Amino acid sequence: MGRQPCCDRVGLKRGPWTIEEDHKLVHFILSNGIQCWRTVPKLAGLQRCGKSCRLRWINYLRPDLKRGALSEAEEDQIIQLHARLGNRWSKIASYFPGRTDNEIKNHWNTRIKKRLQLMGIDPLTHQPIDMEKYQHEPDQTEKCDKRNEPENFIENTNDVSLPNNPHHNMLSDSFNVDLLNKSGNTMSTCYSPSISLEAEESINLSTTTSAATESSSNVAALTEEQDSLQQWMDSIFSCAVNQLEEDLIFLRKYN
DNA sequence: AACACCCTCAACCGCACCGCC
DNA sequence: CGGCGGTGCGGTTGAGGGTGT
Repeated sequence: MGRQPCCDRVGLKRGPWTIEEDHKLVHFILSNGIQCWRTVPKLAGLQRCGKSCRLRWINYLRPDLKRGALSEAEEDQIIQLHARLGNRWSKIASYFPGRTDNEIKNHWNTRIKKRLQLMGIDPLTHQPIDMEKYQHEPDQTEKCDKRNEPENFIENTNDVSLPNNPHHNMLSDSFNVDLLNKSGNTMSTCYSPSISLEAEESINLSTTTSAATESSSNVAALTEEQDSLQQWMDSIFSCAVNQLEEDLIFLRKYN
């Protein structure tokens, strides 16, 4: 007995989006903002369900999306974050402005996973593969439970650096500010996770570790992470003005 | 040229979470 | 407090392009 479907599927279009549909959706969102995804397709004149519209916007149409392949440095950072966070793709994606959780998830499944396996590292545990066992259980990298709990990965916290990308979330945050100002409505929080949450998590992870061991090295690590966090936040503010200008140019172009 | 196979990634599905009533 | 609706998230699928034979 599952939930009701998100929408009445009768008469709704599925599959790849056309340019015309894209245009309708972009134009509607830039003009009106997003109050409720369910109402978006009706108001925008689309034969799609709200969920589909949301996904299309988030994964493809958002103006702050970064196109192109992920760099090796980004891959390395994904690996580090995955070691700490597990399959929490949206969380990982929040460290990469302009990248979507779907993009990172796909990249992980199609490339990084294979790369790690070639290196003899289990993509799930990030530990060296026990080759004999691995041969008997070739699917073990697939046994990734839904809603992986971060506790399984915290032991690797010391291997992971803090988010060092100065653009962290800034692009989407500033974009949302524009839309909020324009529409006066609340945008979905999906692509604008709060900075304080990220900071809090980073500190909490360290705090958990230091509470467990009460070692002076962890206290030092905590201080170091907090310093890094401060630098990272400073750099966000320094970039914000430039991004706001870019967003403004984009909005003028579509209006 | 034709076919098979592989790879990528956009899109979908279903569940979990959260806020509201 | 429980039901419900809206949304977010992670897993999975399948179309389409690329490559090998």
